[in-house]
Amino acid sequence: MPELPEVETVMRGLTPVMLNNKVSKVKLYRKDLRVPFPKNMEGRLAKRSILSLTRRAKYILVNFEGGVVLAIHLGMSGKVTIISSGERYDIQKHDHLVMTLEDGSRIIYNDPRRFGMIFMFDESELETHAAFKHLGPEPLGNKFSAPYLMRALKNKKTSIKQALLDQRVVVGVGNIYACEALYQAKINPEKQASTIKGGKVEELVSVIRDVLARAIKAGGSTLKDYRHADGELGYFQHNFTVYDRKGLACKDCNCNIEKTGGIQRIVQGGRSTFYCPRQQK
DNA sequence: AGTGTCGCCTGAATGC
DNA sequence: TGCATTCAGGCGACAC
Repeated sequence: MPELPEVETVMRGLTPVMLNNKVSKVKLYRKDLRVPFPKNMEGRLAKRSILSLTRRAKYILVNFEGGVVLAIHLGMSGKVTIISSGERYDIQKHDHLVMTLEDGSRIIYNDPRRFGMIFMFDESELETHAAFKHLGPEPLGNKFSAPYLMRALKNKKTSIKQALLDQRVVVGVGNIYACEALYQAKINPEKQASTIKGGKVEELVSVIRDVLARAIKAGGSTLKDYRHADGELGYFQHNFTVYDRKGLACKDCNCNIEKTGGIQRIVQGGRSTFYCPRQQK
């Protein structure tokens, strides 16, 4: 399930292949994902150099000449595979789009659950487009600071866990990294968001940055291995401290898990939350 | 306006 | 064994 670090890793993996290249062909295997594919993608992208790849929240942005931007969201199960020029590739189940570049390399978008999105917009709409206008600050950027987060949480009646998943508060933090950050900051996920104050907010900002930056680093270090293996980008081994570890011991406890039950799983807003009640009060 | 719930979708895991 | 059910979750739509 791609969150910000995985999306960043896929974007970085695509960059050397796409940069300064051009699209020569786009083949679709269905008409839509969550939203319809852009009309006449091939015609609109062809003959335009790819100037850069960037990321906003969990969207990969491919920036073409002339302000044309292609946005790719991986949803829950989206995967991107790079096939080098001349390399054999047999189309797989759930491959929905194949983009061929002028140098003959191909980019495959595969997404079993089809929660992903691919759409186009003009660079002038980066702030105003429906997909972006409600987005909060980038967690690794300067706008995401303790004073900012304090203000954002001030009147929030909801839990801190659900507040962190709210893209208006901060983007890119999904279920896994919200759990991990709250564990690292020793904050109980059920605490009402507005009650987190002062030093705790500073700590939260710092651990969110730290958790994401470390995951990006882990992703970057695996990139070339994935390229060598099969061209698939962006999924790498994580070592989570609480996520999906119900009943196991947490790293900072030496409690008897027979008695304490170890890491707990609760449901908040229909999502699983994993936490240690002894570390996170 | 802020908050909570639902539906989208498929495959893996679980239940009977 | 095989069929049915449950669960996972990012995000938009919708209700209150």
